[in-house]
Amino acid sequence: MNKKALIAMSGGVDSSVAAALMIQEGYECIGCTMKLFENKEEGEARPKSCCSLDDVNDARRVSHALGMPYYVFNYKKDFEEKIIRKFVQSYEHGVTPNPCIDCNRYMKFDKLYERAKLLGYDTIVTGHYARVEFINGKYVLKKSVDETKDQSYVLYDLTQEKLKHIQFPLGGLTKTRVREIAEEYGFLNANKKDSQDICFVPDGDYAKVMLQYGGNVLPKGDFIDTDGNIIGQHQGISHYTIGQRKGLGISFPEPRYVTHVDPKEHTITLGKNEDLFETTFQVKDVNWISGEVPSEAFDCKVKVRYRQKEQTAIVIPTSADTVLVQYFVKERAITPGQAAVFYMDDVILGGGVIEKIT
RNA sequence: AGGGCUAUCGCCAAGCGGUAAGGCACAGCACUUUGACUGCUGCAUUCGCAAGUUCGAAUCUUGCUAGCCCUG
Repeated sequence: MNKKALIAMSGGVDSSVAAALMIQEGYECIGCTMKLFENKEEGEARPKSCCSLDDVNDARRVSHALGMPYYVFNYKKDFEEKIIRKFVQSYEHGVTPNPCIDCNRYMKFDKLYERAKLLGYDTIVTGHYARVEFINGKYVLKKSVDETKDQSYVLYDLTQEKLKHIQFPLGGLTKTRVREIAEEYGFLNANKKDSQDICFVPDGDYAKVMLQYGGNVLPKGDFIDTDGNIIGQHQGISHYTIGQRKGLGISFPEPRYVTHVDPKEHTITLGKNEDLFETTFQVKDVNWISGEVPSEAFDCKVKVRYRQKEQTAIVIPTSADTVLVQYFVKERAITPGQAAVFYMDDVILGGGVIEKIT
């Protein structure tokens, strides 16, 4: 019987090549794009993001070039409820969200997978740079071969059940090779710029997005120093994240960074770079990819920010879905709301949401 | 009212007669889940104002002006 796969396409090179590779593998494929939010700038080039009208057109043309059907599924409502609302609320509560992780969890590997199943497609494919392997009766999620493009960090929430139906054809390739393949196929997006930025936040103006989606106007407040002295005024806590330096509009003999966000008092604490380093923090909503909660503490590498390098730490399970992490060497800017992901060499053990620093 | 001190980019601050360091902030680019970090680039023909000495002054002199401190 024919193997069938649904390809989640963004309109970029990666998912296009992923589709091509699946077809090469002999899968019967359909391409699809999830419409996740209203494109305010239809027709306009959004070179830095995906999901614009142009991107949909790119995805459609690549699909047709590969001879596979292509559909656009509308998930605006779900996306707004599950992703954007949480994004807005996080910032309102002084927490820095990572919507891409939620989008993977709730949209691509949940809603979209359900749709695929209904259509009779049991495998879902994306252009993520990560690897799935089946070892000793278990699915294992690994980093991509191209370390510089590895996206396993945003996939820590996958489960055995989900991994069973997922394929990441690009996990073993370098970005350079992917572009070469795109060239070989003559894809029109072979040289398209990588997407980046949060897709629903054009120009990085997320204050505007927050208002658009029903967020409250947050009051301005005080910048305070580490001793509690008022040293200036800020624009509202949603404009800041731990470790931030730029955009503070305040000058000191040395650079100042956001070291604390207080959503109750609406204060932002500014300190020196060295004030950003911590060793211990709590993690909630932890997912263990193996499906088994470790019975005792263990050493591994922990990554607390998308582009930060993972560092050795001891991970202490405190319940079925919480954990205490202690770094051996202090880590910079551990930020509530961001993901803490646990690695053993190139295997992703799991991860969770950073809750608070203790 | 007398005495002293200081005036250099939005902020801090080098400079001490030889033709304006640096940091912060800001802007742009690169990188990027993050108006994050980080990196790169840019950012005072001009030193409170006026005049003088000098081949040459932000640097010396004089006079204004402003601020600070002390004494009454």
